[in-house]
Amino acid sequence: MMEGMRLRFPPSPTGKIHIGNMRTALFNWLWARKNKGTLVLRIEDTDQERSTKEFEDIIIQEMQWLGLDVDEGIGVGGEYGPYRQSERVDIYREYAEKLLEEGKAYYCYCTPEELQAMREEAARKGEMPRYNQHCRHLKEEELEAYKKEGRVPVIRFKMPDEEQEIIINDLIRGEIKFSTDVLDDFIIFKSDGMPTYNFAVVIDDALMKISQVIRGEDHISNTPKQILLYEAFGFPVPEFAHLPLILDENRAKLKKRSDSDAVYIGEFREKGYLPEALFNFLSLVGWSPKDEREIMSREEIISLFDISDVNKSSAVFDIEKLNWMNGKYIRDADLERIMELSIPYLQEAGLVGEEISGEEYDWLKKVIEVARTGVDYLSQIPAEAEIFFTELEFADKEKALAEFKDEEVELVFKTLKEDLRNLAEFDRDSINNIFKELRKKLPVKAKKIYRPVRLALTGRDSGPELSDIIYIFGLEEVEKRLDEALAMAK
RNA sequence: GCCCUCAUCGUCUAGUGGUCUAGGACACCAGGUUUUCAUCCUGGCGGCAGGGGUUCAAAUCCCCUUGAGGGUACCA
Repeated sequence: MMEGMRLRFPPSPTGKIHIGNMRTALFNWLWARKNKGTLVLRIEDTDQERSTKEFEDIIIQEMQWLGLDVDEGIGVGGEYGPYRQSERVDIYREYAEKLLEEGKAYYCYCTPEELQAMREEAARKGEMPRYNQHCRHLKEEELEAYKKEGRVPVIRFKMPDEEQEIIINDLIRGEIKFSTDVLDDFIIFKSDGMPTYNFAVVIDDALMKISQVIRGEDHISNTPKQILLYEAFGFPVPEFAHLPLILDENRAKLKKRSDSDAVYIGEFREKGYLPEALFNFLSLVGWSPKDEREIMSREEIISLFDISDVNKSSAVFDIEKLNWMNGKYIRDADLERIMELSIPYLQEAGLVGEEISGEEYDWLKKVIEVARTGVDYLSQIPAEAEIFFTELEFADKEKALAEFKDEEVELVFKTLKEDLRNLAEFDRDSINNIFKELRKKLPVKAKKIYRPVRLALTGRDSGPELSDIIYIFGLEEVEKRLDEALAMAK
């Protein structure tokens, strides 16, 4: 087995995976791919209250959707399993025992209520809330007394007696120093028999031979505790890289606040964002290539990416820019693919049936080709394409009527129909030419040509280019609508 | 409160002591694409948080202030 770089993404299945998590996964993935290393997916489900299998499945599904394949771990297997923390409890217990035996940890019988009281007192005194080590030096009979009371203990890790400086050498931030004075004897095993995060993460990363830990900035303050644990076991300490956080528009940690703001990956997928667009966008939050490229393929990003180039400061999630980028990807993508992805939205809107004939498919292709230029994401396609599917409906009938009553309109419509009928080739360019000619040969202002025609055909005063609309509707439908408009005016 | 992190246009960012009257992108504004919205093209608006140092020279280094964020759990 080669001694390559080993990275991991260890989400906790306590909620749907969102933008922030996924960006962490992405950066781990990028760095693993860049270095031909191994990416491990581990599930941290030690919070029995909130962890569910459903959320775990969502994580896997969304990672696949974004194209972040995993080399080892959940869904893949590997020689360092199991990869679900709830299945590793025996391992954690074994290591906790070791600490207990070596006098580096101890049982604590304090109840949550007692702890809460301690914290409140500390707050009142203006001190940092630290565990007062009440159970650290318990005598045998005191221990027995607690046991008899039926108290279930937790296990705490002993902080060194002497003040000690802990230095993190962060790949992104450089040196970060902590004093053990601000740490307390933290819990490594909960009374429910599960290890705490700080304990399990160290055991797993060490046993799974993780060489680099790339995670969110919110973990910086956990790191000194973890380093102490590594040292207590004599494990080699991995390198750390703490990513800047992704903030919402109010500069607070990104999270779901209302139905309207999308933060979960699934929401973006359902709205019709393209995975490669989200991938590209996410790679650019907190990182950028040396040159001024923005639209980049996966391969380009991998080759340009370097963890040490990652920004230190947190970034606001800019949905406007994502929208622009996604729209660009939609316009540049293969049309057939955009069609396949768009059809479900059209079906859901009731615009297209379950069965699509070959003829309908060809027609749909034209419609989507036109509609895609106006959208940020695919679920907007039905609204954009609606005019091609439904009966004519006026957004403002009075306004349209006034427009049709104009004396020049009849001439315009008549000439247009005639020219269209005489067309040798009914295609966009030819149709466009007709309008050019129309403007030359008719004593009418351009506005008086385009507006009434648009209104007569679509009932709206904005939409795709007229030549596209006429091309898609076809001669018969165009004539019909023009005639109807004229009839209305009479 | 205490600990930690961060600080360039509204937003994402380039910038690692002189080439910076600070570059790009999104958004916004204007013009163009024989003229609708959009797309596309061109141009414009707009920023080094403040104060002290260090230096011939500072967006870049140091200190302070301020601001923002994270942590301070038998959550991860």
